[in-house]
Amino acid sequence: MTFVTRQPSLWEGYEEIISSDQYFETEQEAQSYDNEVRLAIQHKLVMEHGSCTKDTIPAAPNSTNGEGVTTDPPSKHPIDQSTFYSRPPLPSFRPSHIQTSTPRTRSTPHVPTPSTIGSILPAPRPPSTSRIPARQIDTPQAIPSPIDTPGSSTSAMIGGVEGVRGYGSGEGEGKGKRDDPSTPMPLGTAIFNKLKSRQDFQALTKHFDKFTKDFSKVTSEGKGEKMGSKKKMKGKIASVLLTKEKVFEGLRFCFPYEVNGARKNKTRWEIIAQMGGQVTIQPDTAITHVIHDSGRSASILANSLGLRSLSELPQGTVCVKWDWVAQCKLANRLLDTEQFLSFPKNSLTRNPTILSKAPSRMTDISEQLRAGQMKGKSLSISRKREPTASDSETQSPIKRPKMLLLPWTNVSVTKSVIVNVKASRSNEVHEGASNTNISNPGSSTMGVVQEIYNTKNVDTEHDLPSGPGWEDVPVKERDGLDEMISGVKGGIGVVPEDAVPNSSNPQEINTNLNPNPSANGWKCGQVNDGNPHESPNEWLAKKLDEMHDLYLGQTDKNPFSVRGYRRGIADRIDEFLTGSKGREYYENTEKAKTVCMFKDIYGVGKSFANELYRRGARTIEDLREKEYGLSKGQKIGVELYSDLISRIPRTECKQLYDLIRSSALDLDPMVWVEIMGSYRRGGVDSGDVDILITRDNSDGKTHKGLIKSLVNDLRKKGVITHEMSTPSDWTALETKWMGVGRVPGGKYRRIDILCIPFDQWGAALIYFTGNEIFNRSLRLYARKKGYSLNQRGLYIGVMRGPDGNKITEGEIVASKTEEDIFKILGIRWRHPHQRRP
DNA sequence: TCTCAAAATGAG
DNA sequence: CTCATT
DNA sequence: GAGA
Ligand SMILES: Cc1cn([C@H]2C[C@H](O)[C@@H](COP(=O)(O)OP(=O)(O)OP(=O)(O)O)O2)c(=O)[nH]c1=O
Ligand SMILES: [Mg+2]
Repeated sequence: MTFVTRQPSLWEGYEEIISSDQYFETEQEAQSYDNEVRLAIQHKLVMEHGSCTKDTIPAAPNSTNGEGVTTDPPSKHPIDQSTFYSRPPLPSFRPSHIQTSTPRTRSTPHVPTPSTIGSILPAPRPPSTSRIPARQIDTPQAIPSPIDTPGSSTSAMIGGVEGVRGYGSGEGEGKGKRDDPSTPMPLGTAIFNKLKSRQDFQALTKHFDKFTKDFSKVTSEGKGEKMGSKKKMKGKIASVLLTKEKVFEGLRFCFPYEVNGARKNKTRWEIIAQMGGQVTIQPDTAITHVIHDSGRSASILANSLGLRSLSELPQGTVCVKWDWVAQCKLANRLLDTEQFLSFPKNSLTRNPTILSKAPSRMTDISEQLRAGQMKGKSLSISRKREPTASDSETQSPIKRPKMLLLPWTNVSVTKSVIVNVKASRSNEVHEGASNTNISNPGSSTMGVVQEIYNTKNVDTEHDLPSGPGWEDVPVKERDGLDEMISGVKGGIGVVPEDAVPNSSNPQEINTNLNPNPSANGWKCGQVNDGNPHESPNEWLAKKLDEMHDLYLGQTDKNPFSVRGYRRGIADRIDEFLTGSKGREYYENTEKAKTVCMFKDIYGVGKSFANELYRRGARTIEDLREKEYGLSKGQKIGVELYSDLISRIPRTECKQLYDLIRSSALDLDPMVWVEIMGSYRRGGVDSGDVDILITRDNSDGKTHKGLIKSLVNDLRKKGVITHEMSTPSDWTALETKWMGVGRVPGGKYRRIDILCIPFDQWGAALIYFTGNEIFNRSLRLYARKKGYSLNQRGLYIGVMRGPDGNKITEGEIVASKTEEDIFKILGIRWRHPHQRRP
């Protein structure tokens, strides 16, 4: 006899799960997990260009917060997640607690019998080191060089050799003699030789040699066309070579010595070579460009080039940021370097002077001054201001204001700023009545077919505040879980240092989510300065947000090149204090704003946003009127821009959900349909509607093909209006549909529908519930334990290659229920509302 | 000084 | 493959 | 950019 379960009602029962001691991580685990959360957050923030967008561009007409997001409730502290993840063990905790407070623990979400788990996975914590072979076997450092004469070829001549165009005139840093690229003379050999002795430098040359060898091989092979299917990488390079113009033909790029430079720059070498440029790691008399992403002063740069000063470079040599190359590649033509100079000529704030340490400093400067006046551009030194004195890193009268602010510019400040940015997008709320637990599939002991939904989930909407004043809405009541958690917390004595004393809701304490902005000070305000006024910080935060834009707005590929995010912030504080009137600042901000706005278009990312700007687009209207080569989805994004940019009130999410669910149930009464994402986490509003669909397959039937009919039905009803991305296989068990729909007559809303095999319900719940940070944290945590977690399940034995490709599938150890997965990971199950670190 | 940073899908 | 997105 |  088989039980096919209808979608179980969400309701109480997670008390039981959470009550079991085994769901509580040890302190070590907690701390470890906490670390993952922090890492993920940091990483996310670095990468998240979008964090700036809402803050810097004017709110959309229908945006709920016209006054800018930074004034929104800063709902949490940087450490809030740590406090509920890093709770110490709970020795005093007894299930009896729950029993008394919540007597109805008997039934629900059936915790699956551990037997299955145990058989598959004997130890909850397998020794990852022994079971998982080393990954990343192919890091550059590990590649044995085929060439055993390090230093024999520190420069490579790749690509056609033409006359150097336009170089040798008064542009750029260099003042030295320029030679034909075919006969370059090494520069600065004395110091350079010193570098050569260093181990890592040898590694660099080694890999540079390998690179040159590989590449020349590729080019010759590539001419022959038809790559063997084996060498994809090389095939790609070759094909690019054949198709792309040689934008950099005749140019010669020098990559200054860097720590770990080989690994960092390998792909860059390849790119330049692909574009017809030459690459060298030793400056010589033929180089035309030095790739130098700002960060080090000119003197240090010179040093790493083995020069006493940059003026020794060939005349006209330009120090450019990598972004220039990236943009050239994107545009497939040479762009003006002016916006990409390593040492912007007009910067009032940087201190790019070729400085000090070199004895010939004065002459250097005057020389460069002259050179700069000749052409009036491309000079890296800040010659518009007093070059000698004020630009010293150590002392500068201009920087006095900065000193005042410096107490804020430490980690705490940046973090608090970051958190503010984050908090501004996170307006989920805790509901007192938490009935959003979704049961597990296959828990046939639940036998009873429960009524589709009890209304408690809906009831909570009444508690959901609708506007900015939501902090005034008292959370109605604490349920058993709240009581238990806060009790545990109090009993253990873990009171988060940022707990909000005046919070009326104990749950807030235990989650550290403080819905009351006035009670929620900035981290830096609390820790650093004892300055209770948050307005300066707020103001600073805004400014820094804008600058964060500017900083990340460029298409620098490597997301981890946070290079001096901190430093960057400090500098930019300085920048906007001292040089906010500067033309460059304005221009950059203007560009960043526009780019951010474009990036808000669905389907437009930072790459295309930059490209649009480059092509001259400045407003959304531009995109509507002229042709910019938008893709299908992007056109929808432009068309519905104002609707899609706004958030969806919870009630409307529910309406859409109900429409979708009823349509689905009409097609098959046994399907499970659940609304996920920020809604499940209790958000007051959502950016989109995330729907998860599956079906109990115990009777041999599945939801295969349902998505097609569902979409069709909904389209007929006028609920679904646009499709952006459709399943690769409509008949698969696992399908993802993304598009746009609306409550008929209402605004257009983004809708994601994910169908999944029944036995992946748990993993999919975790994935689709999020939030993003939570997922990444959990996945990182899993990875550190030797597992791999994805939307399908928790795996062990997954091996990945150097590029992150999966080499081994591994074996699945859990996927059916959330609890399975949390349990194996040794982490307690968390209520969706708690999954928003 | 080296290593790691989540993991996946779909469009083009 | 890159880009955008979840 | 933080930790081994
Ligand atoms: C964006 C993103 C989402 N997810 C998961 C977690 C999310 O909760 C879930 C749905 O994604 P989203 O709908 O993008 O995010 P959300 O629902 O949490 O928030 P909102 O819609 O209000 O903006 O997908 C990831 O795993 N990685 C990601 O990068
Ligand atoms: Mg969502």
